[in-house]
Amino acid sequence: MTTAPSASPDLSAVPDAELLRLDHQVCFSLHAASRAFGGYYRRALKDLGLTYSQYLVMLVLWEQGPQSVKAIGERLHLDSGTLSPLLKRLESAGLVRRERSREDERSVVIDLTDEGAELRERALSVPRGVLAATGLSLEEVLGLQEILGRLTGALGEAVDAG
Amino acid sequence: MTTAPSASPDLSAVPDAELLRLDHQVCFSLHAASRAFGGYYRRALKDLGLTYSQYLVMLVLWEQGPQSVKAIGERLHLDSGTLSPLLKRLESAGLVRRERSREDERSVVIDLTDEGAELRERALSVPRGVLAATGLSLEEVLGLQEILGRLTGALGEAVDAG
DNA sequence: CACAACTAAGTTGTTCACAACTCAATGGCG
DNA sequence: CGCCATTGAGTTGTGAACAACTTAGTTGTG
Repeated sequence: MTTAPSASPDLSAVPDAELLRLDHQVCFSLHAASRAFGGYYRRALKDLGLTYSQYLVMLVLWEQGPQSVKAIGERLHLDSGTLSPLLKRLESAGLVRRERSREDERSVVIDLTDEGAELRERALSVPRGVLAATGLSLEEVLGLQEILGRLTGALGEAVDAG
Repeated sequence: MTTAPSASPDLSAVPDAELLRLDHQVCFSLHAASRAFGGYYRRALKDLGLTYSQYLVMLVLWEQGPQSVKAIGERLHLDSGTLSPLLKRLESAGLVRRERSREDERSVVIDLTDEGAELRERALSVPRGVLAATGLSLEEVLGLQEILGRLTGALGEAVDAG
């Protein structure tokens, strides 16, 4: 399907125009996969009343318990500009509490309400459906994760260095 | 790092709670990788005056020439709700023209302006930097693309069937 | 031909991502 | 102690993604 043979990893030998086409495909694959994932979750999480991003935050809270906005942000690579309004929405939905920390008045600790904690039971059935829907084997999923992790790390470093 | 051994693809043997944790990791990997990609491009495309999504649309136009909003949408899996305002911004930037089709007055044909076509020359240098920044070999990139393609296809079908 | 079903693009409203910023609390350092 | 750089959260503004909807044009069928 792609024009390039799989033999040489020598990028410098590949002409610009070819790379532009390949770039298109890679960008697009990742972008599309990410959105397809989001689309699946949107449906699966609909009756839990959660968006995909809210689900990610809830996963962090279910696994790690009460923690600051900053800690959640580090875990998910999100900043306060994204998290603050999202957490407010989770608070309005009655799933989390937001409280100023006593030790450090700058930081806000996010904690699950009873309702938020109970929601985990209903969320337990979601991942099995998703993993089945991907059509990937467990090995492929783990392999994908490993590559994506390296990709994210390398790109992050490149941006920091740039 | 993950608890599961790589031997068995038998998902039904894995407990729910374990899957929830794995799900967290997979969701997160994909989400994070997609955003890391976006972050890199944001910088790389800054002096071209393009966003990541606008770049994807321009790639389609550079490769395939004038085409309808619908055709671009099919190529990028985007609907008119996303594309209409984006294309208006590209039009204001002087990169594309929007014209009602003569044959079918419902459809709008997007065409590059001279300025839009010339921008391709400046974009040619971008992908090499990105591919280098990923730290992946050409083989890994192609492999990743293949898996992501299958993933997107399978998830799309699951949503349609759902 | 007439009317219903469909299709393409655009609009509206919600949520998310992120840069750039404000504001208050903290921590150093002279 | 007093001042200032830093830090954590929040706000503002822009762009993107998408559901649900509108509007206008097209097609099929009786």
